[in-house]
Amino acid sequence: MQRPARATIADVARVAGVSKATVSRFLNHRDRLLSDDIAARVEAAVAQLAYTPSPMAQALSHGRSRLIGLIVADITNPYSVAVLRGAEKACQDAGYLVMLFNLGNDIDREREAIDALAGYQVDGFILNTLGRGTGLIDAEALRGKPAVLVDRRHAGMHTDFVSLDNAAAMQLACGHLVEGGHRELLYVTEPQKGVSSRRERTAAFGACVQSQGPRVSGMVFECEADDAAGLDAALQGLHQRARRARRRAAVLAGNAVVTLRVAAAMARLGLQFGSDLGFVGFDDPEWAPLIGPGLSAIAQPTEAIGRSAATCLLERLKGLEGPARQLLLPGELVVRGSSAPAS
Amino acid sequence: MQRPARATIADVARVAGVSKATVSRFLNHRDRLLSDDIAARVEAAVAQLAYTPSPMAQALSHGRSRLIGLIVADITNPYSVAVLRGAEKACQDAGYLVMLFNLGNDIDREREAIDALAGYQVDGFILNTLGRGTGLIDAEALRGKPAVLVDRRHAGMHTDFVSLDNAAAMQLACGHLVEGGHRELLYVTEPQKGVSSRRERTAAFGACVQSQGPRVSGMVFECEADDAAGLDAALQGLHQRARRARRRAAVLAGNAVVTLRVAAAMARLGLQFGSDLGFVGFDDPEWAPLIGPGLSAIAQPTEAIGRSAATCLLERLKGLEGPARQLLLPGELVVRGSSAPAS
DNA sequence: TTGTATGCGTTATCAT
DNA sequence: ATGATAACGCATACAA
Repeated sequence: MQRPARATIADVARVAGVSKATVSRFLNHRDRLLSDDIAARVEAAVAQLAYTPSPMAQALSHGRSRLIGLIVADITNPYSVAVLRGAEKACQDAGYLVMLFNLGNDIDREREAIDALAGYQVDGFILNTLGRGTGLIDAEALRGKPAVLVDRRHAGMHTDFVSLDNAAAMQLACGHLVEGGHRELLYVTEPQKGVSSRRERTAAFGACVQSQGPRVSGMVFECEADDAAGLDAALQGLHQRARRARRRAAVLAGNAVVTLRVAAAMARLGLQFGSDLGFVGFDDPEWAPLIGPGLSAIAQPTEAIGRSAATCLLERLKGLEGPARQLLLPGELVVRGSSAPAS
Repeated sequence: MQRPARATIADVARVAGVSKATVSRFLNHRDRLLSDDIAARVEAAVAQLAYTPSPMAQALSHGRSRLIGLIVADITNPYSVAVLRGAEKACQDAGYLVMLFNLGNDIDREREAIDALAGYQVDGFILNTLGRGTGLIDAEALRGKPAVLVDRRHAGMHTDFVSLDNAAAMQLACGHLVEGGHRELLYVTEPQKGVSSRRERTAAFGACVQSQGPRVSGMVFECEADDAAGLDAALQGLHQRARRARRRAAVLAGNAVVTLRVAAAMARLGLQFGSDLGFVGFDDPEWAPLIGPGLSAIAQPTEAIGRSAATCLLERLKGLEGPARQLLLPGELVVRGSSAPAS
């Protein structure tokens, strides 16, 4: 009744009439130390039994699991999924498997996630988490395994880091809006808390407005998830202020979640993107072209970010030493109706 | 320099002054077979060393890994992500960890995925794949491990199956549209190929139209990803036919991907949801309220589907025998502007 | 009730 | 160049 258990190295050895050690050598050091006839016999036996090494046993013995632990703050976030996709592909191509742990936005589970993954002897970590909360991830927790941070830096951790070039991207967005005649800018972001990417973008927004001199004015609104009224008021205020001053106004959204909230608020207020209020949002979700006249966006190279993160990690696994690296990838401005120049 | 490797059972045994077997017993059969003083000593040692068993070693020795393999056809699909979320939560609550394998829509990698996961001794599988292509998943491939299918059945596999109640959901949608005065119905689906859920929905659509008698007419359009022109023609035709016959027409979309394509086509044609063409789509993505007057939708209980799938599997892992079960969960109709009754 | 010995499937260190 | 053999960390028959 029981399916024949998968062949082990011992089975192969028996069939080939050699020792386990020889089989192991054939598998791992195929190049050196091998007589032709024996190699052929082992190869035949492997093929005949459809033998595949047990990664678990290899991990136990050799210490390496060929597993990469990927921790995501919130799998619901399409950004995270896109990054995951890129990372997974790169890992698979390199013969690694990705173990995913989703925090479900419960920041206090970071430590739990690390421990669970470390238990399975993952060779390294890709982290897209907040780096805050009870179980702060420190170098200790990683048990010496290499890690790479994505999108969000962690206080006091100097590991490799991959992310969008937030400053340049913000400049792209602001420059485009100002060129299009927008003079009142409102940047809407999720509460910054300690999240590095949010802080960087907000700071970059300030710098951009500053650099435009007095002709452009900018404000920042931190938008709590449950504060629809506050967002409505902010947008309404922006719109009326601009009308009184006979200036064009525009909204910048810090990510796709905020874009969604802004779009909902615009609908509630009966305002039109493009004509009433200009708009550019970070992230370029698939539905962006379908809202109103189409939402202009800063598209992140998410796939490349994921791939780069994985590559960084794989290099470290190959023994690359040296100081922590920073990879800042450029965003791309996608212009649609919401930021059309003066009508 | 090397971090002190994590404590092993041998370390605990030494500190507690007992044998490894005793420690193991304390951990696994805490209830029976234990003298109080020894139990206390072991407990203290475990705490002192912050000992955690190595899941890998446990898997190798005991045969169980407390790992669940989750294979997804396309992680980009929000439906899959939502299911994943529910399943992951249920698994984690039960002390299992989920290993994710994303096929990236490459159906020929099903077998590869199973093998990779099986290599890590996963205790069971949750499958959200097509069940077609080169490496068809059969009972053999699973190596006797239990599995549960989500959303899509596989030909010739009688395992537990969890999904939306497609027939009932389609009835809900059609009934609502007909009640609202729509008489010309067009169902747009991705090419059915062998995908069971697509076939079921298409069949259910036919049955619904049939049951309405001659007053309602229905058509099906299979929408290839690259055939924007074909979709445009279908929608245009539907609209004009209805106008000539002075009847209201409506579109049903088979899933969120199709909804996106239909929305893009509507924009290209300059048609308005609600006034020009009614609309109800399967799946209720977060952006549905923001397109035009809001898109009506059949919301799937995705989280519950994932949770149920995990629960089914966990029950099998606990030894539940018996024939394959089917869990059909009801969808919920969310009415928005796109299906508003006659204006 | 507790300790001893063995096996799980590999890799690596020794001999040969 | 190849073959024994000892780890790796744990669970479990079996012996005491």
